[in-house]
Amino acid sequence: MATETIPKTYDPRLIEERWYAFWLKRGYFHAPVDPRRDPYVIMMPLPNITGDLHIGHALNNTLQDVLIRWRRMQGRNAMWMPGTDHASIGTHVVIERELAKEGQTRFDLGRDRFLAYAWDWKGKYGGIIYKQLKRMGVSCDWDRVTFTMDPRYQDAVIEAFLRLYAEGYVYYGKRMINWCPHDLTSVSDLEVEYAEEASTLYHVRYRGADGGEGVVIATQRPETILADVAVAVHPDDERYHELVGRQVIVPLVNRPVPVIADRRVDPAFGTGALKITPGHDPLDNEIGADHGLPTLVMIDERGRMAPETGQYAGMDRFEARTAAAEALRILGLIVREEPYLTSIGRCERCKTVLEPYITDQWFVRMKELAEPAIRVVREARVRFHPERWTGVYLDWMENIRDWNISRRLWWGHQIPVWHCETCGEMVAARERPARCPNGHGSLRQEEQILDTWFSSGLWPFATLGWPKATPELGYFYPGHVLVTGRDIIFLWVARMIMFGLKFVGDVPFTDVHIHPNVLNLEGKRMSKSLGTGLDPIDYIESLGYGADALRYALVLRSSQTQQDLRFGEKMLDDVRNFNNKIWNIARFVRMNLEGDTGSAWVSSTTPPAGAALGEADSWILSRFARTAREVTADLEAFEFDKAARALYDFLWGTYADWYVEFAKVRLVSGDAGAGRATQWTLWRVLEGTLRLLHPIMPHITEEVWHLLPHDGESIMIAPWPDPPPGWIDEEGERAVERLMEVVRAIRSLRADLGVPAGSVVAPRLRVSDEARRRSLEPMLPYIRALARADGVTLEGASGPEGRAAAAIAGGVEVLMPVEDSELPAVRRRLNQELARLRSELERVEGRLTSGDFITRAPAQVVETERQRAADLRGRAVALERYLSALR
RNA sequence: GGGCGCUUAGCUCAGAGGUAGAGCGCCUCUCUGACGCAGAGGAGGUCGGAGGUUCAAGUCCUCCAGCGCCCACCA
Repeated sequence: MATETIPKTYDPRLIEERWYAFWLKRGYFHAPVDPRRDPYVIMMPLPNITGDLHIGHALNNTLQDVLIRWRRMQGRNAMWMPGTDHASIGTHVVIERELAKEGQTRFDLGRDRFLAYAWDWKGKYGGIIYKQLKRMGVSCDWDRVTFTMDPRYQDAVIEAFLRLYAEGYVYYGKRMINWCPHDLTSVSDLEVEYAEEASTLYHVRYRGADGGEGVVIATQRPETILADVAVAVHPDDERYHELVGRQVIVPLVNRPVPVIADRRVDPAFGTGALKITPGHDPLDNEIGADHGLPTLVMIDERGRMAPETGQYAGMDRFEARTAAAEALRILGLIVREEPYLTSIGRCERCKTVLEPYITDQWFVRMKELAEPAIRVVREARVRFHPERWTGVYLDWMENIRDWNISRRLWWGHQIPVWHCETCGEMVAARERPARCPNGHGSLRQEEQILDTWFSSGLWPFATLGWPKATPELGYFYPGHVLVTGRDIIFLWVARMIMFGLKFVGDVPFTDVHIHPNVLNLEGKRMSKSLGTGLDPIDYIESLGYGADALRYALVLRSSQTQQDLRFGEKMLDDVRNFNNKIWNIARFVRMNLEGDTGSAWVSSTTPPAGAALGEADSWILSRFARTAREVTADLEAFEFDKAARALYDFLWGTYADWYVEFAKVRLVSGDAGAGRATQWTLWRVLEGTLRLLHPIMPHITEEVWHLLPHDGESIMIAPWPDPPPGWIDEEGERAVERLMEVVRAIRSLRADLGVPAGSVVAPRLRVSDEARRRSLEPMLPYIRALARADGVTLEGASGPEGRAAAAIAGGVEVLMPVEDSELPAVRRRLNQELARLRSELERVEGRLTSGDFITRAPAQVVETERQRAADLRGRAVALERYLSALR
């Protein structure tokens, strides 16, 4: 195939999907149980069935794919478990919104029909995200894809509940929880979104039952006054000593209630008197319980005022608030009203203001479960990256509270407990028991379902067949890395660790990588519907950047220091250009390999017979070896951005900008040995770099790899580069770096002198050091070509001064002959340079003459400073010499 | 009320004790046979502020400010 048939510009659209289909067909993604091989396991943070792939998923899954592809290339049996979460509340919200369009609620359908509807919906839309993930190029094991309501998974969830129940971790009872009056379910503390919101603080007088002045309380919820059962003050609050133990009259309902003393009241807040409403406030609920007060409930599950509230009955709680305030105002009981900022909790899903509400709920006792999960992190058997998340995890775990696991929803895992309709006794069982412990036969199953996170907490082992002792469980558990965002450390990560230890007796993974959240350039959450960003697929398909570009752009910016990653389309332009660079490097290499792509090259770490490696070849091999080491170390440390940057700099800044240019010189030199060595080195280094790049950009690397000589059928299963230590040659690297400095110096002088790019110059290179001069000699052809300096000459220290523009680079004096007309400009430049040198010299000498520096700084540092001073002095002397020669 | 993160070139970010970096953007030049989605050469920063430690501080410590996030039952 002739090179001309390969387009000059890389177009990802032509190749990405083709390669994905190829990998799938070859079965590379599937990791079978194979005890002879070392497994490497990642459990995908399961997306919700309701979700579209957003940019956060794109980053999350790219990072996992990078790890999986890298380890796979290292020879590990890499298994990445994909799946989706049934997401009870999320799915309810979506489906009920659909039903609402037809004027229906889930209650119109009833449980069975609703579930049928939901399954149907899941069948239609639940798989979209898989398609999108595939378009990203991810290499998860699709043969193992799991849904958290698959029959096998359901069994695991029920089993987990039954075990916890049997061991006394589960308890049931009326508790005050966060209730969503819209979704009609409880939500856990972690699912509450708090925000400061404007409210009004009403100061309300409660008159004394004895006709006295009573007390003034402060509240922002006057509608709950109807359910007040006491007024509390701090026991040490002298203002109210007299009142404690007496009675005051609750306004609106004219109910006498006691004034009690309790330390939990803050005397500094408001008036220092707190109305106690155990039915509608968590703190009041506690205080009420401790003081043996009754609990009155005046707001129902839909947030409406209860029938016993008289004129307020049926009102919405916010309407009632206004009405109650107005009534109090008319009664003259409002002493003061002030605007007030307060923290309001809303339902994470539907944004409704949550209501503290008392219902029958199921809880899991957490303290005991948390202990081992704290220990494994303390002992670094599970490590967080970046490390700072360790503290966040431990703080939460050490103050863990019982987990409300029940939800009054239908889509999910129904709690396997059976209530006796006759005596109320409960039985936990997988199947409906025939009789209750007291022998009654009429049992009904608990209606509530489990919190979604209860089931996803089992993900690392329920997906492997637990509770059965399957070969998968034995082989793939414990897994290795969990990659996720910080928002689900408590909701999910912590619970997986606790459940893994509890049910399988080992940690689910050894490393947790917490990556940044993706925001747009304005620092806002990226959301297509809010108009603050696009979906990954838009960037990939409609804008045509391709999956590789999106992956690389995200990886390049996912540093461990930042908590957020600001993403904009501009970043994709950068990577598109990089892709194009890779593409054209490959075109160049391939063109120069034509006719000599024998398989003898493939996989070799030594050049073919007859090839004579030159300075440039050794140099690039050395740089490549370093890059390979660095990339490997970066991936081991979860420093993905550094790996991406190292590859970008190496391939573009080193290989393309310099080595390719050196190679051109050697390829046309007519020296067969040099040509052959150059061909091999061009290929060897590019092929190796492609492999290093493959985990981040799988498609383009596969495509380009196939354009070059290669061993095997896919780069995906090629070995991870591990260059021989002998490739690293520090002295050789330094020699080429010096050459590069000379080239840059000549280019810079040319530009200063305004020499047209097309014309050739004849700089004199003066090198006093004999050995250095000899080492530079064979590299003159590179200088001729790279600096357009055909007339370049090399001379010893004794060369004449002459009228020249000059610079010192890499230990070489570069002298460019100039015309008389250019003298003023040259003089100006030399004087500028001299001034810079002198001021730097002054600084260095200042340091060297300070006694403290000499005596306290390490000898090595002092020595390098001395050398620097000598070097600067030498340069200054040389510049003065050039200047005087210009006169 | 506690805690965490960030603040470095116009923009997005690296750098974590010894001479301030990259990409994009900007300026100048280049139709050199891989690439103009390119090449070459430049300009541009007293590293948020104030103290301190040190021979030496973007880099370590303290305080402050701004931005962002998390936790907590302040009515």
